[in-house]
Amino acid sequence: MVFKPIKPNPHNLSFTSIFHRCKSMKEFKQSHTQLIIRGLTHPPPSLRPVISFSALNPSGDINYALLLLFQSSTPPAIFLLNTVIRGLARSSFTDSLSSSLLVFRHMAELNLAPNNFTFTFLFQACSNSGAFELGQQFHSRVIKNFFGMDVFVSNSVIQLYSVCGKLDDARRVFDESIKLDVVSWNSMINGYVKYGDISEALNMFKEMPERNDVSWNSILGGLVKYGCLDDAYRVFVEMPQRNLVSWVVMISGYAQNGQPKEALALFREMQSLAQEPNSAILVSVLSACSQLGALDHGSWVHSYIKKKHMRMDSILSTALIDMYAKCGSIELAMQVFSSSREKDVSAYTAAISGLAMNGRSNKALQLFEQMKGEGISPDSISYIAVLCACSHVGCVEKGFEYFASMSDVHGIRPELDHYACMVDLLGRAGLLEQAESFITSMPITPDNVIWGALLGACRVHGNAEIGQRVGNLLLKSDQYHDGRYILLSNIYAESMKEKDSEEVRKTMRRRKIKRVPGCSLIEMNGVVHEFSAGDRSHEKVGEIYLMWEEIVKEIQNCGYKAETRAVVFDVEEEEKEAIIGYHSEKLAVAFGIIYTKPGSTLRIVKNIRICNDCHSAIKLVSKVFNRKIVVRDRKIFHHFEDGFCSCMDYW
DNA sequence: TTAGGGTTAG
Repeated sequence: MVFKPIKPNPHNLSFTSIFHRCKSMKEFKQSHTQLIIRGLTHPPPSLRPVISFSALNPSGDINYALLLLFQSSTPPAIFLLNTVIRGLARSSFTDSLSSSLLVFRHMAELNLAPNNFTFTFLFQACSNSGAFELGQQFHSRVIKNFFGMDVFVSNSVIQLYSVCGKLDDARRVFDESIKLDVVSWNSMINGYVKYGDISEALNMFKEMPERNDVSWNSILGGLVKYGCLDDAYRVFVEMPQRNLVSWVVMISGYAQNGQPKEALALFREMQSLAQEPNSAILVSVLSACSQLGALDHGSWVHSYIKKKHMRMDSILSTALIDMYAKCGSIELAMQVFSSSREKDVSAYTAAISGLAMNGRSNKALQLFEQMKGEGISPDSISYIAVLCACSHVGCVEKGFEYFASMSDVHGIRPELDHYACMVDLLGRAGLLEQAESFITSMPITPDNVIWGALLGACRVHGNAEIGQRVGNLLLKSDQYHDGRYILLSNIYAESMKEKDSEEVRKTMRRRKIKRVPGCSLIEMNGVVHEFSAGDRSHEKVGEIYLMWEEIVKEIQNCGYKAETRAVVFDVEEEEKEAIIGYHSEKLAVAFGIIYTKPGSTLRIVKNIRICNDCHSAIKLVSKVFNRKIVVRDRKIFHHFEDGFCSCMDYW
């Protein structure tokens, strides 16, 4: 190992200033080593900046700070001990609270009395670990020592009690405080927002003597959290000034509430105001791109990150992996995954589910094993991803092994979503009776999603008997869900029970249930084009329809025959063909074939699942026109190439 | 010194 020598010191710089010049932990450790080599072990003035940097800097190392603190030959000052507790409180290190307690006890061993700073940081450490009772003990010490007079201390107590959901306790401290400031008010408001009392939060917001950016952002965050996006936007517009956090809250609010187009529009507005986005904003923009399947926008964000040399933390790389995977570019997703240095359980999960939804479930299962091999424990979400992968490749036995290992090996209790994956696994494999008895023997009450998974499987395997039982159950318990009616009606239609099929449609009409119209998106040169079935609103409508008719002629020569069983039974055969013949994905394919270079890949995003007819038509289009066509439906990707689909006709 | 923001599944 070669150490960089400390440069000659023409200006007689102290060691302290040498440490100040270091830019990274590596440089720090090198300079520190030099000190030890020169026999100048731990002179207190130079120890201080190393510990502070290691404890507080985002690229520091809190464990190194602890090591230096406890190995110090000269007793550290109270300031330094406080700094380390402060660093521990803000770190995400799992043992940070117990380490804070060690430092606190070390203080007593050194006969140093804790001060108001010490307690502020200790309360912060308790807040971050949700350690309400420990915090209460410190609170009694604070009251005895009159540290509660300090507004920083009382604010950190209010913060602790509100994040733990003890709003009455927090309010008591707030009401009894001699001095309140804007931070005290904000902590109370955040507590109310966090635990769902938005009206009390709004009351306090109105009563506040002064408001800064944080108070506005808290209210904005509260409205977004409870899905009141329109109210939130009104606040966003009215705010006296918006900072970066306001933009993050609003853009992420749209992205998380299924309004990705609004998220992108707001991001464009932000750019037009020459505001530089930070990593949190880009994460939300990437999530919006994922939802829209907007690869062009998403890759632009990726190049922006590279151009600005932004730090690739695990959240940002997870968002990138997810974006590429959900835009059907699984190769690029895996490139980001391989090159990212910080691979945590979320990055793995994004990659695993990305592989599974892109028809590479065996790879997904391998990656899950690799993750465990790296010593990263799977969490509840990664189990959903791996169970889905099992389901796509029909690995029933393996799926049950994983399901058992959740609680046996990792102590994770399976939730409804995991049971739904298991029902899907059995159902897809055609084991419908087993799936039904699995549901009835579940230790928790099955919900509509679980019965829905079984109904979907009955459709795939054409089982009208179980389908009828489950479908009628769902039509009672999930009356407003359009998909249940359509599935059941199609199950009947496909097993030639035309009367029953029509009866379901009638019930649907009687109950005034509107069917969510299918639509397909295709992005071209940064513009998203949207089509619905039989849509005539696109400006190039004439060309598009002509092209599809041409395409049909071509693929008919290769054996294409329109499949019309699963459509409304009260229309004539010809009309059925007309309805199904211009499904939104077909129009998007025709548009793509006209306006893209021969041989280039078409990427289409659909809001509902693809139907049998479109699936077989697009398979042939990929062969006849020599195009890769990627269709993302509600659940998975279909990579069509040379007459085949990555889903192996199983979806 | 104390308060507000981001990802993965279904």
